[in-house]
Amino acid sequence: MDWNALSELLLPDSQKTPAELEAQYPPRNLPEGAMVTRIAPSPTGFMHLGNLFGALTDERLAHRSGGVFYLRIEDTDAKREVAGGVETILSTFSRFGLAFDEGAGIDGERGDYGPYRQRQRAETYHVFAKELIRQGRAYPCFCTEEELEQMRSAQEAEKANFGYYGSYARCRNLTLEQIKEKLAAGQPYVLRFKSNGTGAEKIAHKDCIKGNLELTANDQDVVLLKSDGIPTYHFAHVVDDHLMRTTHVVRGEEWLATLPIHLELFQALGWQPPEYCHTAQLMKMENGGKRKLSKRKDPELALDFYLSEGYPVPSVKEYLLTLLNSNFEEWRIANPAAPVEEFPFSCEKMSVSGSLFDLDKLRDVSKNVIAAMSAEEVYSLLADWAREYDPDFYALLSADPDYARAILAIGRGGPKPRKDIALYSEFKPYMSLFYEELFARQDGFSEKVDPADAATILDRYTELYDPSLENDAWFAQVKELSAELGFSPDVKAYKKNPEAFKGHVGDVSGVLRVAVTGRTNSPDLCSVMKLLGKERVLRRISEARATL
RNA sequence: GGCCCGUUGGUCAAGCGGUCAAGACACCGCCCUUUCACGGCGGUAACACGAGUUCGAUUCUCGUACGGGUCACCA
Repeated sequence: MDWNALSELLLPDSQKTPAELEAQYPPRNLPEGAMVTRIAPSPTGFMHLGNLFGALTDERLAHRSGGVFYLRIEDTDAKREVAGGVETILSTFSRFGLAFDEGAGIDGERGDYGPYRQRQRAETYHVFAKELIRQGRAYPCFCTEEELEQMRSAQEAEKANFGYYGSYARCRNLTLEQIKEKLAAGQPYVLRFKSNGTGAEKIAHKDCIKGNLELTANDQDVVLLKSDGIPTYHFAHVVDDHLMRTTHVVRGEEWLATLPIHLELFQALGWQPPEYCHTAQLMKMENGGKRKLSKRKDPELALDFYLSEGYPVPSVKEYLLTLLNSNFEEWRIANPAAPVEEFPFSCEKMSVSGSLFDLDKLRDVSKNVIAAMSAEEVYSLLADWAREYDPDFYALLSADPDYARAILAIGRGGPKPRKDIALYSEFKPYMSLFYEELFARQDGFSEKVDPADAATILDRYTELYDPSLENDAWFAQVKELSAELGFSPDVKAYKKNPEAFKGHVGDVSGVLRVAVTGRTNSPDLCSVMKLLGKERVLRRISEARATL
């Protein structure tokens, strides 16, 4: 076989040499140990947790080491591409606060290693495809879909491994004449890699996360260029990550199975492969068993879900970090206020087995995140969220920002901040008692207090009510009222001798609480009353009084 | 089916030949407390199984079981 002639026959327009490309993409000038990572999603219009999971790893690895984190768009499959898919990728990463140093963008791109969209790199792939043909390591395959299917059935019957390899790789042995004939007849073809493997060799490989691996070497003649001349993932990955000088490839462990292909391709091209970091899959619990999170069945896989439900971005990131690095939580407890950038992220601390995504745990993380924010921060983030996902609520919030901020300030900022809200969407029910538009009585008076006593409490309080009182004085007054009406001002005294009282001060304040807030549970009642103001407090008390 | 990876409490997980087998979430109890939340204290609960190596295995090796991944002109 005259491989040179074949290469010219197949790719006559590709005239650049590999050396020219090497010169065009020189090694990066970075300090020792700097990692170059990338996130390379397909523009399918759907961004999921796995994308973020990997991206966070890439970003931390690169930026902790003084390296480069870039975005490459893997748009080699036109069938899966969705209009606006790239914009979705960009906007999602930007909303989750991932900053790329270089790569694809909406208006052009940044960086010297582009283009960063694979379809724009067709010529580049062709240069190396041509080189592989010249070396006798790639050949055209004219097998049709039907033929491949037949072959698969035959393999199944013979209990042989599936695939295009060894003696099953029939187009391997086509002569130049045969190839010319088929081309002349207009038969479509793909370009296949010619593997040297026999399916028996074992190779040792060290993965940054999984550690030492023993793999079976590749023996598959995988497709390099599809019939439209666009490369498959395998070929594009090898060429791009080499040329773009990626040092660490972070990807899901579903790629582990094809790693031998990539390794053989790197070898055939004479390149040093990057370090690989294969991350464990995110799983979900379903009737007693774990399974991979599924796009179709699990809404929580889509990143939009977190945004629309109102999970703060830092909450999602912190939680992902706890899954990503087993010592993150420990570090967070020791450094409650430190920015996540200071966390010493490392591959060694990454889990090797799939973890369940636990929404309960996310909620807990999120409560802590929100509890640590100032009222001003909460207001601004909450307003941003509401503007997009709950416009009516946004109208209320923005009509009087100071009022909203004051509500949010209750129980916030001290050494023991309230920790009862995990999502932006939970603020509305929490704050509803402060807005007439949202206010609705949820709970009735406690049965522990006789309705007649409740009525008396409300009547007397209406007379005593002094809006100017601060918390201590306010509560002292409630205690006095308790004593006056036969309720113990001291809970302990009541518990010692319950027979001596109608109840205790907690019961009295409970009556006031239900009257004013419409609930048995509420934030600090004195603060609530101050914010509601005299008129509304009295009105609510009299409304409640009327129900007795 | 072939190949590969994995398996510590309900969940996330420390552990890296000798530990009473950490911690966090959830759950339960108690305390604090004018409600709730917070906080404090305590509790229930785990090394998949079987062989081996070893004075000694959660830790090493091999099987078994179970779970997962993958075998496209998709990534």
